[in-house]
Amino acid sequence: MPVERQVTEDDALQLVLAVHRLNRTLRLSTTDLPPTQLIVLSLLAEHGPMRIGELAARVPCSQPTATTVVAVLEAAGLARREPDPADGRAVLIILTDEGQERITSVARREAELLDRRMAELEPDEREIVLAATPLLRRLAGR
Amino acid sequence: MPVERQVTEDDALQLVLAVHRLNRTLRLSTTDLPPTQLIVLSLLAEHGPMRIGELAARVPCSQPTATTVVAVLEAAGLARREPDPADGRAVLIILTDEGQERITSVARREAELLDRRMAELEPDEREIVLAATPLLRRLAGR
DNA sequence: TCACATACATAGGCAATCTATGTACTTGAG
DNA sequence: CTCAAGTACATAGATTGCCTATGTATGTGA
Repeated sequence: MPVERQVTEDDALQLVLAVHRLNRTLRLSTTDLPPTQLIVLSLLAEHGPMRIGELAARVPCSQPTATTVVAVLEAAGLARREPDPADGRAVLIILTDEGQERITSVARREAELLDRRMAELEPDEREIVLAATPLLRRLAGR
Repeated sequence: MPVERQVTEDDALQLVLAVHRLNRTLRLSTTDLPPTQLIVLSLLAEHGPMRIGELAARVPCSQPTATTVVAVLEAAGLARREPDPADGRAVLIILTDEGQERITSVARREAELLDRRMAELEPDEREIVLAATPLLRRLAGR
C-alpha cells in the first residue's frame, strides 16, 4: 500500500542529480556512439522515417544540430536521406540496415555494463529501476 | 509478487535513452546552474568540506575540470577554499551559506518543473519514479 | 638528502551545441 | 497567375564544457 505523498523539493533535486550523474557515468563508459546520435537512431528505429525538423523536436535539440548529426550518421552509413515526396523542401531520414545493427550492438554493450552495475542492487530494486525506465522517458517529454 | 526477470538488451537501451533524453530536457529547462556546478555543491552539502581531487572522483570528472568548477563557484561566492591543515599541497573546498541557499533555490525550481511533468503520471507511477531515484544514484557509482 | 609520489594549477585543444542567417521550396491572398 | 510570406533545411560563427598533457609546490621514504 504505497503512501500517497507530495513530490518534495529534495525529491526533485535528488532526481535531477541522479540523472546528471548517471548521464556522466554513461558518457564515460560508452565511447561507442555519442548520445545524440544514439537518440536519433533509436527514434528512427521506433517511429520510422522522419524529417530533420521532427528529429530536432523529438531529440530534443536545435534544428542545425539535427542537420549536423544526420550528416555524420549518413557519412557513417547508419542512415540515409531521401527527398520527401510530399514537400520539396524536406528530406526524410531513414535508418539503414547497418544503423539497425549498430543499435543492436550498442544495446548489447549497454546491457553488459548495466548488468554489472545492477548486480549491486537487490532483485526487487532492479524491478523498480526497470519499471521506472518508461516513466522517465515520459518525463523527458516528446 | 514481482516477476523475476533478466535485464534484457532492450531494457538497457531504453534506460540509457531515457537518461540521455531526460538529461537533455533538464539542461534546456534549467539554465540556472550548470550540471557540474550543481553536482559539486550538492556533494559539499552532503559530505562536508572536501579536496579538489575527491570532488573530481565523486562527480565524476577530471581533476582539472574540478579545479575550474571550484574556481567558478568561488568567484560566485558559492564555495570557498581553505588550506588543508593536514597536507600543504591540498585545499579543502567548503560550501558557503550562499551556496547552501543556491542549492535550495535550485531545488525549489526543479520541484516546480518536475511537478508539472509528474502531473502526467499516475500516482502509483510517481511512487515508482521516486523509489527509483536513489537506486539510479547508486547505479551512477560513487 | 634526494628521488619519487601526490595535489592542484595551467595550457592547449576538441567536440557538441547554440543563435543568427542564408537558400530553396511551398502556400495562399489578390 | 503572381508574388509576399512562411517553412524546411543548410551554413557560419561563437560559446561552453570537458579532456589530456604538463608544470609547480609539497610531502614521503630509502
